[in-house]
Amino acid sequence: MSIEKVARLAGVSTATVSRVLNGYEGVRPATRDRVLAAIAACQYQPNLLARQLRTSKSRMLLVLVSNIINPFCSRVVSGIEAEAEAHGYHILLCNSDSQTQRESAYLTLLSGKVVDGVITMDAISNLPGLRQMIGDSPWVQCAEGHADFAGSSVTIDNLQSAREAIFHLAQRGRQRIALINGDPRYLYAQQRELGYRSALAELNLSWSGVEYANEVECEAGYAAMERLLARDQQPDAIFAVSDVLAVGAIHCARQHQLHVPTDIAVLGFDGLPWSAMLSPPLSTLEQPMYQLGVRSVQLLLQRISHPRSPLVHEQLPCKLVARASS
Amino acid sequence: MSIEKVARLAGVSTATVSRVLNGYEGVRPATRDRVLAAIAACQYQPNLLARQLRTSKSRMLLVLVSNIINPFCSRVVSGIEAEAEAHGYHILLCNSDSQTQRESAYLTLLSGKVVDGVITMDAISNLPGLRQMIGDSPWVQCAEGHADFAGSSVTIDNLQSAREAIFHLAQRGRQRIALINGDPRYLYAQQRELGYRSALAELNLSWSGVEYANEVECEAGYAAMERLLARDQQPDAIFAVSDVLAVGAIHCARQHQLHVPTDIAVLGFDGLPWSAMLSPPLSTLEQPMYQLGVRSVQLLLQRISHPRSPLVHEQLPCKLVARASS
DNA sequence: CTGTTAGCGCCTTCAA
DNA sequence: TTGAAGGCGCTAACAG
Repeated sequence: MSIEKVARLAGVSTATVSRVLNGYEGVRPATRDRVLAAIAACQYQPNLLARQLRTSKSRMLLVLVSNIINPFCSRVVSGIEAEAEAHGYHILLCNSDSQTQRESAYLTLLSGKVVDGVITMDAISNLPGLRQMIGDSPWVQCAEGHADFAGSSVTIDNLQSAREAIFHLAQRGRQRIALINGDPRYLYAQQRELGYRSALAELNLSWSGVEYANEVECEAGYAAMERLLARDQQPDAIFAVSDVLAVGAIHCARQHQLHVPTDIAVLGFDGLPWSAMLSPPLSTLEQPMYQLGVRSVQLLLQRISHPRSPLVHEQLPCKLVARASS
Repeated sequence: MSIEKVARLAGVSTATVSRVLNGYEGVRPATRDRVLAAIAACQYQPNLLARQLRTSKSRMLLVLVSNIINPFCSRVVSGIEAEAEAHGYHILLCNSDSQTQRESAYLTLLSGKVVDGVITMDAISNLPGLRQMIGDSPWVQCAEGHADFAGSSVTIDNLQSAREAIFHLAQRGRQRIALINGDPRYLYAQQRELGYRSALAELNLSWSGVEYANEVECEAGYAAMERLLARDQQPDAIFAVSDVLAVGAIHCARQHQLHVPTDIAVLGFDGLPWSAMLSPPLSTLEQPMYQLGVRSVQLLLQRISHPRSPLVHEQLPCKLVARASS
């Protein structure tokens, strides 16, 4: 069961067993074989907790995601998991919903040495709080970064992407472009709204309309659309900050006998695979979701192995994919 | 930094600090306050690894999910995470893709005492291998269980649900009902196909057609549909084992100038929220995804606290939701 | 090439 | 009510 038992069985010291276990060079083949045999004989499994305590390295990463149900998040997490595993790291997942209380419960794992670093996808508004709890442990903020805060970050250019979206819609003759936004505690929401407004201004479009979805589910997109359509002047185009919200918006339009894109154009965000297969196929801003996760892990591991290495703030490119919905 | 430092600072022994930390009764209030003050003074954070090693309890659960990108999985995981957290447990997530190699890497965490138990959503074909690696550690198989194997399980009645699906389509006059199935290594796929075939037989429908999607993404559903439509006799109804696959199938039908449901009916599985908002709204078999996760955790914690408690094999109900696509 | 020894930081009897 | 001491299982000097 323990390394000592193996040592006794093989007639060597625990140090030698440990050496074999960790693949050290200087062990005579014969001894090595005896140890290996003993290990097999008693089906020994090293106690990883003890090893981690001793080496003060756990090879585990904490991932605080706002909501794993959001397909955007699950794809990012998929990238995180794959890259982490490729480097021999495991991940602990927390559905934080950006609630400080849940987060702090998980972050004790950081201070408690259970994880070597943390990747967060939290609302920017929480960052000061996070900062305090995380201290200067290795930390990467994913998809919500900001150069002003003290961790590395991997993001996209939300402002510019939103501007592109609006220009696209305007080019197609849309005059009253509405925004279905996410929770404004998030920087991505703030930045996309900023981009939306700056583009409208630049285009001399005076009509504007913003509604916030209270969660990233299609029902919330539907509800936001209802509110937009209830206005005196209805929009003739919708920019939704997520494909999921766009689905709800389109459905709502249809319920109101509005044809997409004839009566109202819809543009989504994220570029989920099924957006191409909707009816009509959804125009969208494609984000490198998987890659956001991959890169986050790379930056984090960098900081873990070299704690004094400089912080990095990286932006990955987005791509507007125009389809039939706009 | 360590408990010893706190003890020195407070002028007590480490034992007393430990008692305060763990909320023991018999500590004189005055002493307690001094300890608390010392803890605050040096911003002491207990080393959880050391505690876990000492108590041999980690309050962490391993979750092996086939693919977190599958919305079905992410919703189950969401239930798992919520229920685990409610009981003070954390979860380690592994995207196993049912690959034994990846799984075994994660399962060393079980034998290595890093996690107290494991929830798997793996293909049944892997179960013997898993069994071997898991031994008799606490284990719950979620959404893929089987009474013949040695862990508890929480599932749905796949066979009966598939039969319901077929009866529904037949009742609406469909004669050539095809199945777009998932990876046949999975029991759910096997059972749904069994249900499909048994219902066809019972209904005296001689036409049958099964295609397998190589992953749970809409592109795979599209490809499977292509193959079905290339047959001599085209189906007039599709039963897809996931809403995601159904989206691809519908899109493919449309590309072939087939109208849904007039020319071809489509029935999905899972009951993802956006299925109701597709065009046409998708008929589907709704599974209690979140609840599957919740229940899995409950059964697992039961086994963790009472390792000798009996194994449980539970089935949660599904519901056919008929919409415009069928 | 191998063994001895000393902790990693914590909890938990056992005494006092 | 508190302290002393031992050990969870492992690794890493330091000797030999």
